[in-house]
Amino acid sequence: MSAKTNSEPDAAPYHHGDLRAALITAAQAVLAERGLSGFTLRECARRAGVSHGAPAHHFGDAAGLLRATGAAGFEQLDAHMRAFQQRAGDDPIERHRATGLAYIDFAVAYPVLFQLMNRADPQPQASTDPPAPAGRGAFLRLADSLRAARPELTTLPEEALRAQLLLRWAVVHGLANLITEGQLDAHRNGLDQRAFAQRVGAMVLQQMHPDTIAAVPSEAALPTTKTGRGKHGA
Amino acid sequence: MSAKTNSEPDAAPYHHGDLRAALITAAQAVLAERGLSGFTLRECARRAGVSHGAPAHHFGDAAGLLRATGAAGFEQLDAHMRAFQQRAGDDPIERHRATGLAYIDFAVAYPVLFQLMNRADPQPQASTDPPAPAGRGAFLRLADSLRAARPELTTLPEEALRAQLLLRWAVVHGLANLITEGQLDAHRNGLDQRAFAQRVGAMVLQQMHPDTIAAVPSEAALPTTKTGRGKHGA
DNA sequence: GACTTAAACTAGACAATGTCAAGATATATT
DNA sequence: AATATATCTTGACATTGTCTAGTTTAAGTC
Repeated sequence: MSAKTNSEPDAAPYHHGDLRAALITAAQAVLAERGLSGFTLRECARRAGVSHGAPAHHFGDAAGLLRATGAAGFEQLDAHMRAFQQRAGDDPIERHRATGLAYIDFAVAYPVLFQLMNRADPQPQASTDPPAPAGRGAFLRLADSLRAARPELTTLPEEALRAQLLLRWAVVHGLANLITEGQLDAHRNGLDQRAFAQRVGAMVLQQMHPDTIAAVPSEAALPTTKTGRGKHGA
Repeated sequence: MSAKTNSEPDAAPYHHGDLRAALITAAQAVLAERGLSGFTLRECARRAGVSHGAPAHHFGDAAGLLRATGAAGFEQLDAHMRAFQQRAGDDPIERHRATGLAYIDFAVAYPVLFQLMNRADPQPQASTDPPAPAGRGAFLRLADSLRAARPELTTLPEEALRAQLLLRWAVVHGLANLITEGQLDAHRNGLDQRAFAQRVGAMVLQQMHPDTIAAVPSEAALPTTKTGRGKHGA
């Protein structure tokens, strides 16, 4: 507490400078280390080197800090997707694939943060503000890449197109959740979880390709039985 | 509620009788009313009419009660899926559809519980117990119904079949999460959320039909089509 | 039936947490 | 320079989870 001058290296200035950002960083660290249930406002304050009452001025309450942390997470997710897209090159199909895989990879890399981002405690925001869908940015990026990869889809009726886009989102979102929830660990054979996720993701997304799907019931692969396949599957 | 053979009407018996079940019921109520962040062990004890220390004997700690509550939720989910299947009749395709829609409907009906069920705090279980995938039952039910609906799939190579099954699971899981997270509310037009979820679910699952998918890229090039052979899914 | 043992539950204590109110300190404005 | 304002500290309080010790009931055991 002997802060005489600002030139001292470990003299904590009364004003942090950018406490808001520091608290969000601390929050992400705490979440990663101790999980959502281990999150504590005071611990974040401690890591940022401020008193336990300081965060209130920036975020109101604990939920506020979590909200802001989640929002920051969505920006990181967007950057993650952009990076994957860039690395994928120019082929629009490859780019679309990479976009989905980026979504999954992010979830696996920051599971608790991802969990937090997708956690709309239905209670707090029941007021009159326009509901801002948090994942909208990720969805749009996914949607754009799909439109580029499969331009024929844009000729679909409005509703069908929306359904196709939503389907893609649901697949990667569902996979991301299933993996981070540890529900696929049974088939994971000593693989690094991140590599495992990419493997599973690629495999499942592969099944989405119309060629693959269409090939499934095709007669070519089947013996010569008539097997009236009149019934459309699913 | 107080079915005690004691002569005193409101004399709470020292031994609750079935405190374990009562606490789980209370926990589900608290979760539904106040959300996951509003969950409190003491509140559950209060609702069950016991002292705050009582739950410890049955569940160890708060996480234990939450675990047990989640496990109970999985049983309810299974019952939900069975009920939907039964109501769907004998057509295996309809049954498979109903199975997926049941998954989604359950999530919307009990959003916080569903959230809790799919929340593997990676911290607590890092020990030597065999990882029991909690959603395995639901997955199996989904998988069985798919195999019945599309027997051709069983001729696929092992890995492709697994990928197809996982794809289906990911879709309904992803949709269930997206809806309960409120990320689709933008397109929901004053609809009851449960009805909205069924609508969206049906629409998206429709897109999974191979005929639909296959038809997409070839639609323009179709020669004299032999009537639309209506593919309207109810 | 009396005695013993274990299970179920209560009661009190403790540290830790979130939030609030009041004060202290630095920055910005004029 | 003087004032206002944002930022941060400190102390307090109720609430929570968990621990320990004690109390009451049920289940065996002779």
